[in-house]
Amino acid sequence: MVSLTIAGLAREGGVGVETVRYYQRRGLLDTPQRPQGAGSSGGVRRYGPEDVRRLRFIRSAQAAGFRLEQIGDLLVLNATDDRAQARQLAREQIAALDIKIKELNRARASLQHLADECGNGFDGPCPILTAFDRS
Amino acid sequence: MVSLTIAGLAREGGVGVETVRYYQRRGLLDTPQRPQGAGSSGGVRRYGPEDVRRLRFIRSAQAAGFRLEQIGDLLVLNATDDRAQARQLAREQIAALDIKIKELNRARASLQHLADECGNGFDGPCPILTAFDRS
DNA sequence: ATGGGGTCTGTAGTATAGTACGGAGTCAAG
DNA sequence: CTTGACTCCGTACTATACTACAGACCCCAT
Repeated sequence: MVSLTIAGLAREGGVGVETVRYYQRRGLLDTPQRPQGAGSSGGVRRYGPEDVRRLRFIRSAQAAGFRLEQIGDLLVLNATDDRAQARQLAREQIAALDIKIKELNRARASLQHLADECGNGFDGPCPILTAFDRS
Repeated sequence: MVSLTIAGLAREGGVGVETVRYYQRRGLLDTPQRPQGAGSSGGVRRYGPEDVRRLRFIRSAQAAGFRLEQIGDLLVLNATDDRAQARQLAREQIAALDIKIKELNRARASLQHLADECGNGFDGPCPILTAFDRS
């Protein structure tokens, strides 16, 4: 698998072909030259391991809560070796994650409480509305 | 504040007027009758504490990761007192939250590692790409 | 009674991240 | 040398949750 077609790249990255094209349009993945010498418009583009790494990076960073625009920034920083900026972005994202994690934990506790309340005692109303009332 | 106009309701819920209208269109908040007896098309609608509670519930449930459609379901369940279903929804959402929280924690660890690596040693490349490679 | 601000209604636009599709071209196996 | 799968390209559509706006109407203070 020295060189992949777009479907192979997509498979390696665990995404669909259209998603790869979308990332190319967004400038997150590059779009190699079509090999010349075939028909009027050239042959099929080929992708290598570097493209696979890059695609996987995008997916991982996405899982870390980065938006595609931020991921574009990260890729630029990586290319330019601007580690101060990269650290800054990482720190900001960590702070954002901490907030989100805290929120989700609070929400989880609320829901757990709701489920418990709702499960105990078969009289009285199931307090769905009130479960969230103190907030 | 026995009765609020839509702007008051929005303020109490911490959202914009247009958001309230949007929730009404989605069927999450009701749209009271316009008082008759005024001009050709009636006066302005009035909202009470029940509407405020409901709006706040929507926001809280949203913070808990429910999508608006699910929130609609919750409101119906609440109205019909179907607590078995409500518990089921709550449990599903808790499971979803657990997964998401775990993901975010993993992402946070990755980022922390990246920031550390990037901060130590001023030689070698800042391993942004490789930081996410093992996944 | 009038002027400014809020309300009502319907429709349209935004942001994010895809997903789908038509029609032409290309590749590889049989 | 045909056939079927895949690629390319542009454009359009989807989902989610808003957000904005136009034009009419209404309400209240001055």
